[in-house]
Amino acid sequence: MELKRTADGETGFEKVFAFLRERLLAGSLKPGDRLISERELATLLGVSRPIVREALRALTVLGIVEIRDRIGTVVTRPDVSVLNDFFTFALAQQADMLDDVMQARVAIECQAIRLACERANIADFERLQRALAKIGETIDEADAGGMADFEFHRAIVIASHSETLTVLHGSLAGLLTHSHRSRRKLVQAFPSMKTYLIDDHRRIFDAVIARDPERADATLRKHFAIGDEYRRRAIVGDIDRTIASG
Amino acid sequence: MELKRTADGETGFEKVFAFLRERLLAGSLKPGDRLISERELATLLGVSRPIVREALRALTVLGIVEIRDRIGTVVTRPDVSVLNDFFTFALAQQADMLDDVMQARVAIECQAIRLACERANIADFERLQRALAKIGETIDEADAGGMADFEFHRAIVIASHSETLTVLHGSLAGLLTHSHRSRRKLVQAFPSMKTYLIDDHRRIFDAVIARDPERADATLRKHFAIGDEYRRRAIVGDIDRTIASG
DNA sequence: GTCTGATCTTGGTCAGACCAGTATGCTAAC
DNA sequence: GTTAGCATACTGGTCTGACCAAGATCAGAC
Repeated sequence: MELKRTADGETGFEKVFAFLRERLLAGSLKPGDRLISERELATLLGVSRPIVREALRALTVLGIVEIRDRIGTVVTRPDVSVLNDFFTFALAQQADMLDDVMQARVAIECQAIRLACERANIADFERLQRALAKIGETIDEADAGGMADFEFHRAIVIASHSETLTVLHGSLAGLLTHSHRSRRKLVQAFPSMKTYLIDDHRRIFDAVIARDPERADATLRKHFAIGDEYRRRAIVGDIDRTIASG
Repeated sequence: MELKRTADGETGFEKVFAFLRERLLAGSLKPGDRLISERELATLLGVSRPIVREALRALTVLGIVEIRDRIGTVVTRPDVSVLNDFFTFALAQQADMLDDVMQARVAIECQAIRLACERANIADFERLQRALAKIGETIDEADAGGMADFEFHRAIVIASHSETLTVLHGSLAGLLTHSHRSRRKLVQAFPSMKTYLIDDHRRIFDAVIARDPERADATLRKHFAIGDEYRRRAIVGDIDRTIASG
């Protein structure tokens, strides 16, 4: 029928995507709403169904929309998985990004702990306490220990009651899980790290309980710094001597 | 020919996506590589071309791949725009997220300024200085002033030499541009804010020059806090009185 | 009033086709 | 031998019309 591009050089896909984007941003399409069928959308915008599907698929990977087989397409609440996907790919292609991601994680967590000091409620405190206890219990186990560590830090972020921080932390931390595990392997190799892990988390917990943002931030930051230092020395291979002399 | 799903209930799209994901994560597909043509991919995986296009489109919006008209599909370096898209949609559907996003931005920037104190080079200092000068020059203009403000903060993040932080900050700040602008409108309405804006940025700049992470972080954090306070008072509507009495 | 089955609708997919430029290589002119 | 030109194969961008399987719906049977 017509040319493949509209007058202004817009591609068919862009046309559909822009159409949906508009409604989504304007708010006329809200989470839970069901879109009109692919066929209707196609005839409405004067494009073919495969093109419509491309656009819907694009929104799907962005976590904006969910295509349900034989049901229809519905608008969803934005989901974290997008960020996970992105960082996963990004990390795979730039291995040197790992340290960078860690920096971002520290950023998020230090901000979160400040907010947590202001906003944490009883439930948050309890979650933190449970996580702290678990760190002590699993100090000798690599996997469970790493999990407990992760849970503690996650509990901090949750206590910030900031969804954006939680989402970001979730994506970033997901990439660093093996980092946690490798840290735990260090523990098994060098039992001297046990006190560092337990005491540090305890101090962080105390600062949050005291609702002291400055102290909490500083303590957490130091915690990360020491962890870095441990890993660095482990790489050099003289961790035992260094600790013994410290 | 066959059923629409493979034996394990995998959809055609997932099949193609998984295929490409594998190569991308494994590293056999690196940035700059050109994929085989859509037709070849289709016959190779036993699916139709529209399905292949869905998968490629999905990778496109994830910023992993770029489809070039009449050229082919090439692997690109992961791009920020994904995060931008995501946050834009996410924000649109959860307006209350704005404050949340601001918290995340503060997090990123405070971490960035710490790194900047360690890593900034002459070029970074010069960029900061230029931005600082521009803030002074454009103090009376709403749009240009907001831009200058943004440039200064961006210069801080760039000076951190952390791509991840830069990427995240870019996405978050993009959502907050109108926040900058509205702040500038406050300036026009209440000239008493001029000194706050100029002096604060100057102090931040000085701390970075001095390579003092703690001071830089604290100063920047205070800067944001004061900005928040201004906005809050502006909403209440008694900003003049408050400032006059302070 | 409830249950049941035919029918409509929806997403998932395919096959084959056309268009408009790009890339390439071969031919013909210099 | 070199190079300008052009035919051709290839690429993405798109359309059409079709089929399948299963959820949704509603009329009709009980």
